[in-house]
Amino acid sequence: MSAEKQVNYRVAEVDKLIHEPARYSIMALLFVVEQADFLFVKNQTCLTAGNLSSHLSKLEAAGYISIKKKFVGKTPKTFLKLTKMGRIAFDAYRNKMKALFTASF
Amino acid sequence: MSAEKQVNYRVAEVDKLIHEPARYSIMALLFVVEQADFLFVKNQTCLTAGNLSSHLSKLEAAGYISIKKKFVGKTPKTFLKLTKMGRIAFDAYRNKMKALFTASF
DNA sequence: GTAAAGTAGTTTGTAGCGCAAACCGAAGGA
DNA sequence: TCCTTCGGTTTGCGCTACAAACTACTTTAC
Repeated sequence: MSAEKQVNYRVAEVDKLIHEPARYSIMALLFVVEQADFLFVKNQTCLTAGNLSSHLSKLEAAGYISIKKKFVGKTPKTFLKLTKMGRIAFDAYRNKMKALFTASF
Repeated sequence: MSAEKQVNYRVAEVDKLIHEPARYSIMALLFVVEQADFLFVKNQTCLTAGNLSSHLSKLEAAGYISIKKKFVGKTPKTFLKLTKMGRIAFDAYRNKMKALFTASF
């Protein structure tokens, strides 16, 4: 019993915050573009503004992204970028998933 | 705008039923062993009985697994196996994830 | 000037989920 | 006979994802 235990336990170790597809999309985008504003991310990910807003709050709370609000002319703009921690976490997640899905089993 | 749209939209297309790590573990297990009973799956996945039970119900409702209850001697036993639909769905999920995570971006 | 229509998001409400604790019926001892 | 174990299922709770409704402006139309 103990010898055969936990064959697939590694799947359970994934970072659930990044595992959520919507959030993965956001982080993947920020991973490659380095910086982006709210509307760009909204368009790229096809998320609604409300949905995006709440996901961003969670990512920020986790320390994975930084949110900076500035005025461009007279309109407010929200700039997003991955933190160092966010980059590391995203990289780790990708590596884990890659290992998981390229393995024969 | 329309040319740059939806770079990462494919992530959102994943089968959420399989995307849940607990359920992925269950399906991965059934994918390789062909048939298993409740306790074996419980031990392998380290899920609690209650948790496993509810995930199995969902997988069954989706038509991904079949649940057969038999008596072995005098004690009831629950046998699980992937349906054809389940195998197809699992395979598709794995292929999608593999493509997603082996791609450079 | 002021009403209506954007713009750029945030907050609220709701349905559904994952999880473990509590529960249940049958079987096997003490 | 009671009670403990076995093999699960049901219940209850906290959290989540999502969209609708809302806020706080700015711009356009009249």
